[in-house]
Amino acid sequence: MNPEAVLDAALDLLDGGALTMRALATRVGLTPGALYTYFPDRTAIVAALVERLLAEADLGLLENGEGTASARITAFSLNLRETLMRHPAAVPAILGAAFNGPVALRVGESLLGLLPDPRASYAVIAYVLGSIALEAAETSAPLTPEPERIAQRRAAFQVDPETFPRTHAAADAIAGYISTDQFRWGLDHLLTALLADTADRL
Amino acid sequence: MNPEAVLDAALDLLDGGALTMRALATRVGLTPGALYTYFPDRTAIVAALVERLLAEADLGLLENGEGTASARITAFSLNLRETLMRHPAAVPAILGAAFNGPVALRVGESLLGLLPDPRASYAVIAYVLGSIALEAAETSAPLTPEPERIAQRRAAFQVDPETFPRTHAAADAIAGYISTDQFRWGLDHLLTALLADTADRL
DNA sequence: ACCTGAACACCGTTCAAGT
DNA sequence: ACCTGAACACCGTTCAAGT
Repeated sequence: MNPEAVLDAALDLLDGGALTMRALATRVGLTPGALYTYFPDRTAIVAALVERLLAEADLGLLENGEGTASARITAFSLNLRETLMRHPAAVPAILGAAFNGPVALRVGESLLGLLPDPRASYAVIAYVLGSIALEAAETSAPLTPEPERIAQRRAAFQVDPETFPRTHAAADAIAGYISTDQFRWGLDHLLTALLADTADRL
Repeated sequence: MNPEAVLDAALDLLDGGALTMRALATRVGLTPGALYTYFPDRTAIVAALVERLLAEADLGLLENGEGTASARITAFSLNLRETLMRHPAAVPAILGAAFNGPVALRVGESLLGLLPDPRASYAVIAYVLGSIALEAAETSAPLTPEPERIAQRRAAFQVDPETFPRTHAAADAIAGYISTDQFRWGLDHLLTALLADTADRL
């Protein structure tokens, strides 16, 4: 047995929504107590899992990608979203880690080089992680393809037209909220503002 | 005994980081089983708590506030942040609720009236909740005043200048990341982009 | 309707003892 | 070092029985 194999099983269980030390031990063919040979406690396992997932994102898109700063940040953000949304159950843990592990440091370092103001880096991170968190919260079921999810949400979305007229009228757009297009549209606007020379000293 | 009193105690325990049915029962002078007279299960208690906290935010700032759309959204966002950060431990639950309870619907309805595109509403929500989530994740301890928190973070923040030169150089700014100024700066930029006529059909 | 007491089926973690 | 078996101190939830 080795730590990596434990993490493999732990990710599986987390995706299934039932990561317990006992289930994990059974999965890897050990007794619960034996897990403490590899990790000091359950939180350490979750932390290692978070770091492993973040490491799956393609940092190259940010660090040595082609194109403008905006294009590279967008490409990486989309890649990060895709990577993390393969494991929605892990997203709360990623937010909870406050984004200050080794991978997060590299992301921050790159963003500092691509944006004119340190505050812009943080704004991008807040938007990207906020979007992913909202999306993960909505994704209880594994994850059906995006068009299906939008259609289901549209069908389920019913509000009183009297009290929420605008919400009712915009129901189609709202059903599409959690989508790649929505994610990208907001990020485009944010980056436009952050990269505009005139806005630097707002 | 009544549901509201149960929620009062539940919020106290959640803030303390130990909301269990047993502790809650003890706190209100009941047996654990008796709690199920008031709420069907633990998740219902957390859900009710989330809704109560959201209801504490001043919706008037958004719905019948003064000034421009930008000013009203900013005022409400700052108020929401302040409200939620009084209970950092509840923030993950708020994100987990996918922001679709009754209060969230009212917020969404107002935003739709203040912004030119439904997608802009969602972008604002993603940024605001993302910022609050990152802030809450960092706030383990109750909450010391903001200047102290920044100073502590600055003192604790040490990275290798060789591998993370920009991060090292921007350490002061980074220590100030989680602050009202930072929150507002990013929101200002985002709103500027979302409200710019030329950006509407990007 | 509201509550108790007791149980059921779980948890994470520790630790002496073995190899 | 690695693992077992057993325990400790918890969980959320259910339910017969009482008022």
